Amino acid sequence: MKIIINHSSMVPIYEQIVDQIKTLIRNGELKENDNLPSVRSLSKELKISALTVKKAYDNLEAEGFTVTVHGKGTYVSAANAELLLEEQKKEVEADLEMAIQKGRRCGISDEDIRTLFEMILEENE
Amino acid sequence: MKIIINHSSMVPIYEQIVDQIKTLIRNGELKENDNLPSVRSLSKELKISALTVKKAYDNLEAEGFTVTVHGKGTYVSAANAELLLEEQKKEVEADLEMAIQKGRRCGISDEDIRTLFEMILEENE
Amino acid sequence: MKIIINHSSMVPIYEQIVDQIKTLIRNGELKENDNLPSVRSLSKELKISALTVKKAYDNLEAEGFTVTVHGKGTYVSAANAELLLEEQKKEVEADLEMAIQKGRRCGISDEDIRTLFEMILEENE
Amino acid sequence: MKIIINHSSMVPIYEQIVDQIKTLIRNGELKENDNLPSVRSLSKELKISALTVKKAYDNLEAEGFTVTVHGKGTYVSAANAELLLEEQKKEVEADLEMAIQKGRRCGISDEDIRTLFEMILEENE
DNA sequence: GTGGTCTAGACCACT
DNA sequence: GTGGTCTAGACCACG
Repeated sequence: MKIIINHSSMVPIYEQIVDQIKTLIRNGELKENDNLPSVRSLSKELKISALTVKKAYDNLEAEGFTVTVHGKGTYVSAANAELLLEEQKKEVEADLEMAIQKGRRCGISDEDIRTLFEMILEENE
Repeated sequence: MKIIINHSSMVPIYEQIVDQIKTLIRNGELKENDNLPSVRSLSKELKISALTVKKAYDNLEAEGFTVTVHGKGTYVSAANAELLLEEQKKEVEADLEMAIQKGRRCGISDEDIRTLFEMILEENE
Repeated sequence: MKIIINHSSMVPIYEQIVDQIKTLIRNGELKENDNLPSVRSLSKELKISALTVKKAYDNLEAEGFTVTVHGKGTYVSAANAELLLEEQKKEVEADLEMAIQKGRRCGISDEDIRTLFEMILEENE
Repeated sequence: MKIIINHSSMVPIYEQIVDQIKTLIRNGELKENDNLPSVRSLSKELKISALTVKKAYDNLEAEGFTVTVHGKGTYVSAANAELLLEEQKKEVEADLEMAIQKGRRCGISDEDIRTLFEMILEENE
């Protein structure tokens, strides 16, 4: 599991985990019925609290991407890559829309917003 | 004062107030030496706690946009529109950057992110 | 009445009035049975709220320096200059002591505090 | 944390906390990366509202002396003793200046003020 | 457990 | 009337 945690990011750790596991599922690196590392082992590997990993797993299960079997572990359930991509796109879309609306509310022109966007995209390429 | 509060937003109420007052100042709807509504009156109007309004006003004062006189009220100080625009641009920039990073974390290609962005920009034009 | 109000001072306006009237009494510029300007006229002269002047007069009366006769005005009562000076000295003493203790609490040496003091005394001479 | 609250002081409780924590940092009793007591525990210890402690911590963070990590706690950031000393000196300077101005406003001669000052300094030596 | 926000109401100081 | 401070307790998000 190549999961990378950015502690200084504003994004909560558990969300970083959720996002990356979703992506692993979507990419086929995690397939149906594969089992995820145990809460404890992943928490040790990432040097974070076990509760944080558990929260990530809980979220994945709530969204239907994994199934947890008591005493056995957590398994990938539906690996509907298409669906996942669409869902993630929608989230990003929502975030972008919020940023754009904020800019407009502040009276920044669409052209300026686009320029900002392109700047950021190229900068961190 | 046409301030709109979104109670279900993740953005704290006091920050929503700060953002909107900054915009009012930048747009010239609030000019230098204008006085803001009193903490109590605005809290009644928005049906929120007076402390929440006060926190917003404290933030505005800390950033230098207003001056508060004990027993008299809160007044707009420097209406440095240029500076404010730059500051707000930085905020939008940060929001866009977070959205882009999220997209990348989910494995969405830069090209797809750009397409999403353009879609949203044109859609709500 | 040569009373000077400093609106930007941290000292409340009513206290500035109280201090200066006490000094006028102590200096003999206001003698026993002299009457002070009416609340309204002084408030107009100083361009401040009548309530603020009233608060100052109330304080003076509470401390026994003036007597207010309903419908007639406010009169200087005891003009015990000696007593007044002592009292005022005590106030200043208390303020100085607080400043010194604060400095010591912060670990500033007495020598440094003395230097600060002399600096200020000479600067604004 | 030996913080002493004076409830009858004119200085707000949160400011008393800020001052004393600054001094602890400057004295090296609180070092970089040390963590401050939690908002709740300190509020219990001092028998004051948690909000009041939080306001103090917010101020410390705004001035750059601490860093707060959501869900983890509040940590001492830069222990720039030099800077802090200068800042505290300025505060004492302001307090002394206010006392001196008060004395002058009352018509006390500079010589008398100096005498008072020296008296206090020697008295409590 | 931690901090972050918000409430409803109190008391005080200043104008 | 204004702002300034404080309380006691609530709910949420994060670890």
